[in-house]
Amino acid sequence: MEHLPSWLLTQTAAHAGRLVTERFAEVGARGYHYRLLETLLGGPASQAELGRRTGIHLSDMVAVLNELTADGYVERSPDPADKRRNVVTITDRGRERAAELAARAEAIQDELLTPLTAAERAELVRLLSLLRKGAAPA
Amino acid sequence: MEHLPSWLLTQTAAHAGRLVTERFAEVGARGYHYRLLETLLGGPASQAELGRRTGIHLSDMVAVLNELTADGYVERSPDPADKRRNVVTITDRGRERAAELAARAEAIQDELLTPLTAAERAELVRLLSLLRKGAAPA
DNA sequence: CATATTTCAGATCTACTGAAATAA
DNA sequence: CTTATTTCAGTAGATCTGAAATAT
Repeated sequence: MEHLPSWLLTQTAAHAGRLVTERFAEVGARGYHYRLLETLLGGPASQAELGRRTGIHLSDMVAVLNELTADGYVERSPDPADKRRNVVTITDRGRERAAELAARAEAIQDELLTPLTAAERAELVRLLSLLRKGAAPA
Repeated sequence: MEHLPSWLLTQTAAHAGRLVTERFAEVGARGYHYRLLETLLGGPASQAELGRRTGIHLSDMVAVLNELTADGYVERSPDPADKRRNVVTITDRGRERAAELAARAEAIQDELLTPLTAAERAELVRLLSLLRKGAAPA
């Protein structure tokens, strides 16, 4: 059992998820906020585009963006070029928030990866990335 | 973002979880069933002991054992030596079920680890095991 | 008395499903 | 007519919290 990859994955991910939820909750945020703000640093995007880039479901996107707009971290405005779309843009406050959350994310990684050397951390990232590609939809 | 270990972990674990849920649901089971039956092959145990070995919460243990007893895969009887305890024992049907689920679990690993070589799979298991030890409660 | 075990009722977070309204 | 986008309401699964009853 302890050597089953799927079990090890879900167990370590559960631990990682606990860390993320906990550390982000300390500043009133959650993982989705960081994912979205970080992605928006690359420029404005529609909600559908954000969903594709972050892996966040479109049905969840609405609620998360409601939270981020309520706190003034992003702005949502209709796209003149395509009236179905909203253009989501990060604000200055949002950039500060992104930096704050990025620092927390870094600290979380350190806490999570304590048992591994730098080389092992890099190898873990490489292997997980390979797995993710295999899981990607055609 | 794509290189954040915690993100990669939760993403790949979500994929692994989908596979497990899907493949086990095809025969009316779920991951908890496999974990418990496999553990019970090592001999009878109390629910608290099972919780420690499997990582399944004691509050969830009750419901899972209800399901497994209803299907005749395990038996639950009071421990004469300690009347707080139940002794949980796997049945013959349960052993068959364990074998069936183990075969499925193997197939799931193959599907999940397709992108990795045998050496990479072993290394992944090693690294995740190290992480898990770091996550262990003091 | 403090601790361990079983049980229940409820809550959380992530992720997903289904459907509607609108516009391309 | 078909597709894309946004939105909402609801579901599912794994995990955890809190509390009670019972026995050590």
